[in-house]
Amino acid sequence: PLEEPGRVQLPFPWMKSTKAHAWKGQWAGGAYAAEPEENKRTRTAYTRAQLLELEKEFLFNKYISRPRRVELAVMLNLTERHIKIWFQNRRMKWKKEEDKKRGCGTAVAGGNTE
Amino acid sequence: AVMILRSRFLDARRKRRNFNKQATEILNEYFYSHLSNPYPSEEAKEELAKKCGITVSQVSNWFGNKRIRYKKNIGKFQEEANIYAAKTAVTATN
DNA sequence: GCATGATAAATGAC
DNA sequence: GTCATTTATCATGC
Repeated sequence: PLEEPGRVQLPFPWMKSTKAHAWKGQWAGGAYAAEPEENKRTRTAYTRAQLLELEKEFLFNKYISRPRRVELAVMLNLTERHIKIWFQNRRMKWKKEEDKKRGCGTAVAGGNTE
Repeated sequence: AVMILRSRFLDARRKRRNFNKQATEILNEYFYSHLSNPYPSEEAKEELAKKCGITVSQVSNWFGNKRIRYKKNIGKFQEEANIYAAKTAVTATN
């Protein structure tokens, strides 16, 4: 008769950190051990100058070529990976903005007559 | 000359207003009744958005924030979890 | 003073 | 490549 009536919610898989760093003992019987400060995901803080150049480039090209990416990486003192990811995220943001602009004038959902 | 600092300064971006209590109720109800997998489908998000009077993006934001904050400190949400667990338990018995 | 919603790097599935 | 998501961080509410 030791079962909790209120029931502690089980540690479901999604509650685990996606990076193998945060949890150690997994969930064996409900107890878990948190690994301290192992490694936190680092978030690069782009400088204003870097963002300005990236935005400027994005105005020309939504997609950046490999050679240009190398060039930009050197100029801005960033890695190619940084720039690649920045453009990916920027395209997603751009798309969201476009969708928002579109949805205004034309027919909203409800879908027909088209 | 200092104005260019803070890229996010006068942007109309982070204008946040808290959701009304009813919307929060609905979102929490869904969250805690799907605690094993709190990832609403696109359709579910649209339905929640409609019921809450917010956008689908806002629903996504809410679940994203909720998941990360919940798992970062499960204990803090224990009380809240019990409240909503009891609430949904009523309908489950039928 | 933290709770909370929004934004933006970073990750991973596909 | 897209894209939903995770995560850190930001700005605000109260």
